[in-house]
Amino acid sequence: MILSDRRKRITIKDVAQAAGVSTQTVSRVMNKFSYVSGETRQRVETVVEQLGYRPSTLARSLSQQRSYTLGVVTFGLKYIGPSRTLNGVADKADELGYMLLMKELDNFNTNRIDDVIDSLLARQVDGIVWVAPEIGDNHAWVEERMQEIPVPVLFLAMQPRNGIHSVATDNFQGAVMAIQHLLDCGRKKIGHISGPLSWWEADERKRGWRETLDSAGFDTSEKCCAEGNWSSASGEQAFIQLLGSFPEMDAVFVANDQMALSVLRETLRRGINVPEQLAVIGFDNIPESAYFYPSLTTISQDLQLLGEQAVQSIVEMIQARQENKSVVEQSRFIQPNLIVRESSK
Amino acid sequence: MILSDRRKRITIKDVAQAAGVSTQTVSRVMNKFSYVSGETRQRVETVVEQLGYRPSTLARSLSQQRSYTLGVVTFGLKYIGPSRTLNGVADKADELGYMLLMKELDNFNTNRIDDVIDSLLARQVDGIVWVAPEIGDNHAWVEERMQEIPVPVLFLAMQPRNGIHSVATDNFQGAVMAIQHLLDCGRKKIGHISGPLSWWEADERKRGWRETLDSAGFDTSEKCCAEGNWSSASGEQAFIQLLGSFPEMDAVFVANDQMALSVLRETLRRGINVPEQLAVIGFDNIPESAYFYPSLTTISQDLQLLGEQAVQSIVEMIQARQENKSVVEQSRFIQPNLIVRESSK
DNA sequence: TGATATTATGTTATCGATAACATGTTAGCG
DNA sequence: CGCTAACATGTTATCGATAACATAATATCA
Repeated sequence: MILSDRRKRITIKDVAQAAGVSTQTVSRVMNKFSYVSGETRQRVETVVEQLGYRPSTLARSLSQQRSYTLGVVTFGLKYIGPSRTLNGVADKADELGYMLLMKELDNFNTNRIDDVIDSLLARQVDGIVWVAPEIGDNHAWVEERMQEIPVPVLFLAMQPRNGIHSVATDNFQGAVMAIQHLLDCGRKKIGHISGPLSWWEADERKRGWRETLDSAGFDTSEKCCAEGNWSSASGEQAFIQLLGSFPEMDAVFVANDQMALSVLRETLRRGINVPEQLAVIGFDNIPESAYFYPSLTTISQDLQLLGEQAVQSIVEMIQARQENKSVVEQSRFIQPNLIVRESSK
Repeated sequence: MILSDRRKRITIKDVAQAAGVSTQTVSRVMNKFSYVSGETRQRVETVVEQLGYRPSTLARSLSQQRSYTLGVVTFGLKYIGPSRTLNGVADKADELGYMLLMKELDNFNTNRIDDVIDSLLARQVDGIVWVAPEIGDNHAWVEERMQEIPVPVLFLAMQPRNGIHSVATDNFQGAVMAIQHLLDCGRKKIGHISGPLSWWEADERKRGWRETLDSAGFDTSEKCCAEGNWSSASGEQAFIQLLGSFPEMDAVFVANDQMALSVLRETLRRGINVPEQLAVIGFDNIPESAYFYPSLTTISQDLQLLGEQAVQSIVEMIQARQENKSVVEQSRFIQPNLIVRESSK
């Protein structure tokens, strides 16, 4: 039952009065706490039901100095990646009895970051999950500021750092798997269309491409790669550039599926046969990639799981701190998977 | 400056003591409120800066009975639509000085809805934005429960109802525009692949298709349409079915771009020439649709704007209620746009 | 020059809960 | 039968702020 009277909030006092007990007893009943006689409990519960009493979490948070709320800082929610992660975060938080207080960053600027953190702390969040990519030095503040933040913080998709908790997909390993697969298919001239290299994730994927090919003894010089910005539009441009600089290319590893979509379209337009003449492999495994023409081989990363693990971890950190235990900071990686489809057979 | 000591929170009392004034005066300084001498203000501000004092929004919310927080109920965050809307909500909320308290519904079940609303109210949200599609009768609770909810509620993508505020894309009109465009191109046998018809939005799109064709005197019988579930996989199946039941079809209106993607792939596989033999038009204008092969004509709906308007509206409602004015409930529609590309030239 | 505004600041009550402590009752045991 | 432990409940202080009211010192005006 929701509040029965929309004007006045029903408080613990109203219940106490109606049931003829003290507020403390009502509190005990609500929290299933020790030492309430069956009769009293019954009576209070009846009144609670009748009045439609719902305790104010807000007041409880103030009094307990604990809000059962997590701060979530996001960036780029309009893209599918961050929102799938957020979905994982939301589900797990729900499961563990936490709510989410959300703040979306519009762009990166360090002052603003302080404001965001402050506004979360002012609302007594028990912990903060940072669902925003590491771009350039936008995480530089972490090292200096972390000490001052009085609640646990967990970063997603951030380069591991000492003394900081983080969870990320193993982008490097994903790229290695992609290239290894292409090598296994007998490809020898493997190009790369990267994401914006100021992004840590893009850099890692490129590093996986480079190191794997290097150790296999194949070319990874400048002409073999081009840089996009994750968008399909940029993918088209990068591919055209690459066709010019590296025409003998027999496979291309594209840093995300959106850019790979444009690559496939351009092959269709030019009559390049995929996979015979050119194998194409993407990254992310967006649901649509199975329905590209031809269907796209790709590296699947489980962003939902990433979000879930983040919440799991931070809740553990919160509990540990509550019990005054210390938790060893750690960075965890989630392994991606290779999904083989038509574009690389 | 963030909290300088991670152990103890700095409160208004600490500041008052350090500055040698009462807490009330500190409060006045923090809220730029009347009647504080320049000297005192200066002194307090210095102390605030030194100690890194940040007022507890939580305590303020309790005392003012107002939290500057909006409850947001989402469903299907892992899909791009809801998350783009959420992005608009987040941006506008930020601009207007509100934070978001989020709750994701995992599935629809009425008990759970009460819980969700209660948990938001327990945290003193000033208003609630419902970012969840209307499916079947999952909004049936609205009519009976609305009266009991003590804060303004605004629904997105909900069928207009009396006495309820809502904002939605005009799906019907979007479909009309799509069909009108195909008619203008000289098409006469226009099929439809709908979304799941239990969804209000899917139903509206289908209605636009049916009514426009009916009044133009063309066929809209059962064999001319098939139902999908928004996924690319279902789009493929629906298209194959439609090719069987309506082989003379010269155009197809697909209820979203993901399903249209599969339709395009199937035309490539079967050597059906798009748009010469078959024109294809989608709905949503996801960023990738411009990079399909051929690029997809579609109806663009601005979900970001939808979210922004929702927040704008609800904040107005909150303010009106604060001033004890009443606001007339209204349902607003946002008009979509036709984007013509290769698939329908 | 006394009355009234205006400015400046402090005191007390309050928001809605829980924590810590206090007190009274009943039951079990030697 | 008296003493202690377990049970049951109430009282007071507290979380961190603001609202409402009170008071004191100036400034303004008739």
